[in-house]
Amino acid sequence: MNVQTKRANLKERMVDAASRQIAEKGLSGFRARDVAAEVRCALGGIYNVFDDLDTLILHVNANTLDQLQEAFSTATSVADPTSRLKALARIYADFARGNQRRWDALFDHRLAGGKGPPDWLAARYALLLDHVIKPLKTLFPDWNDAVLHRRSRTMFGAAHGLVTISLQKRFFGLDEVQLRQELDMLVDALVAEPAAR
Amino acid sequence: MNVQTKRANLKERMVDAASRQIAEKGLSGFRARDVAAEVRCALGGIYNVFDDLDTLILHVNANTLDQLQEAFSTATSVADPTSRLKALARIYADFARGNQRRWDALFDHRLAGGKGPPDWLAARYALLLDHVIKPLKTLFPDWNDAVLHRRSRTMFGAAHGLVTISLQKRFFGLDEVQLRQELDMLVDALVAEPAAR
DNA sequence: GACAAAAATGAACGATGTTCAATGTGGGTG
DNA sequence: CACCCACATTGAACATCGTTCATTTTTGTC
Repeated sequence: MNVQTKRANLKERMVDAASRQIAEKGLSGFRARDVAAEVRCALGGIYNVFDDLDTLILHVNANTLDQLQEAFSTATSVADPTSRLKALARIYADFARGNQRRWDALFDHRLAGGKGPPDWLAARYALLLDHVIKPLKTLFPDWNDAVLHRRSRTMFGAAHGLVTISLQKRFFGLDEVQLRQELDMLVDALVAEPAAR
Repeated sequence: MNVQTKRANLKERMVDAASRQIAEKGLSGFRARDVAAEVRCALGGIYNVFDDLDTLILHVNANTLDQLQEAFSTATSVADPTSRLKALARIYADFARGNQRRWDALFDHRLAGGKGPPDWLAARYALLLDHVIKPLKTLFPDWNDAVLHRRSRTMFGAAHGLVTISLQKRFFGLDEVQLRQELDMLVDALVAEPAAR
């Protein structure tokens, strides 16, 4: 095994270990020393692969987003656009519930200096929107790209907010059954309101 | 000045200092030593007043929620229910933008062990919902409390999600003008969809 | 002024992310 | 095969946190 492969292997093992530990203990319980112990390298070894722990977490989030993206892809089998949008919302809620700590990490993790995620990760977030845009385009063929761009973010944001307040017990929310009903209602409402200036 | 007053005074000064520092540097840049320095007490003095830093942050968030609650109250002058809901959404977005770091702290702060906020703070979050419930009840007088309860959380959550993805540059969002337009659209859509099973 | 109770102090502790001089290693070369 | 050097790996050390607690200072009362 050459040195590039070993290096890549170590990187991959670190991301996997970090992902598992975030899933287990959450972002706040995530420790550099635990990752080093799990992949059996020295503490400093992490910094030969990643600039800092934040960068490692960014890679964990990239993996999580890839899985979410894959889950979204299963909705393409639903032909009716409105049903497709409801399916996406359901998938989103289920994924969040089934991978709660890693899903939390997607939105809890902040970079120092208030900077957003690097482009290679932001692109993965944006990729999720394509799944919303496609059925929207079918429903409203006369909408231009700017309107689709805007409305897809609105729909995603609204559903995201519903899921957020429901899953994080932080203040108030809805139980699982109500959440699904309200997500369906939300899609119906937004699809029935074609006003786009 | 008796000792109770002095103690209360110190507590208040600590919360104010913490609030100012969170507004300035965000939750992640918040340091116990900075608070102690600003109120001119020893580091350990904080722990004579609060169990830990988390408790101090909870009090900061309570203050922020009180201010948000007060801002919501100004919307009661709007008579038309739909316009009132739009005003509330606007106020929410403006407050979040105008007090971004303190608003972030409302939703970023997590207690150890995945516990939600204590009752005295959760009640303040719930108080915000009353402002949504009131115009909803005017619009749909036949809805019972359970439906109002559910739908108000849906509306709040949807608007909250829109504001969240737009203000936190984290992945994608809308600019200020589009955010307002989409919030109005969201209210119209949800008010026009009276289906409540 | 003396004394007990309460409050305030800040040095010390353990935990954490990060650094870097020291050590180990693998593959090319004579 | 022995040598060697570039590079990977190590883990002790460091700075910075939140938190604790023995000690000191202040306060209230007689």
